[in-house]
Amino acid sequence: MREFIKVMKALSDPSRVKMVKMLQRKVMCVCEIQEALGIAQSTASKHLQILEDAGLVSHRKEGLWVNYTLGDGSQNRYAASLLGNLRHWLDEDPGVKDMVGRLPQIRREDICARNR
Amino acid sequence: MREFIKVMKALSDPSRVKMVKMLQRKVMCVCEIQEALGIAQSTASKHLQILEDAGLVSHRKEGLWVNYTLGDGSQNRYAASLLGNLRHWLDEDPGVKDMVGRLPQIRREDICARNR
DNA sequence: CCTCCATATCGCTAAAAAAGAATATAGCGA
DNA sequence: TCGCTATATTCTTTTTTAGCGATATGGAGG
Repeated sequence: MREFIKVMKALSDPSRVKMVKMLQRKVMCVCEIQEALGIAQSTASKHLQILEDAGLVSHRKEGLWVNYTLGDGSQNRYAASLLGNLRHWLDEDPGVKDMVGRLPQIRREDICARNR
Repeated sequence: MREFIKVMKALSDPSRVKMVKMLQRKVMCVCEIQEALGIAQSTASKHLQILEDAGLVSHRKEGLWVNYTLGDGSQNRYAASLLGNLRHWLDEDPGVKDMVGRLPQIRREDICARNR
């Protein structure tokens, strides 16, 4: 039950759902994700932990950056199923569509080491 | 997005998930559901509203009783999908198994108009 | 109509979750 | 090793959620 609840809770927040949707398009670092959603860095980091704890995403350190990718579903059967559903779900959602449209312009080189 | 979030939130609480699991077995009134979970009547009622608002269950007045059944998924595509998954999911969960085992002994005639 | 009963709603309290600012950490380059 | 940078963690505040008792509602039976 706990594993199921973890996945449901993780997907109960619009920002986290959008994170999943953007990671379907490309691997992203924290600052890119933060920029795409317009939220504080600490907030983005915390959301990502919740998603990772549910098995929905995973991370890999690459130098200074931490790249997040979609989870492979091997740790949590419910996460695996929902990740499958979310491949098509919400593609027509205005908020998601809008964000996906802005993704190409969000590049880490343009974001980090600036406005801080 | 809102419809999706509604379903995820509704299924983010163990009591509500158990409600779905018990309604897979039989149609139940509020007092039976309350008894099966060991929660207050007002709490049960509120949880049922949240589930209904997400399209996961529906109710039908039958005299004094209000009978709750599983939703048919016609109002919310995400609810429909999750209801399908939950037909097999969590059947082996100890808490769910235990509760399902007690279901046959929970009958409205034995519960209501007593201990109040 | 009056009463009773099952359920819904209201009011309140406590616990959990979300947000951002500030600080800590870890890895890179010089 | 020193400083810089991307990210994690901590702290605090605000919002949301879960729970229960008490009251309101609506239908049934007398």
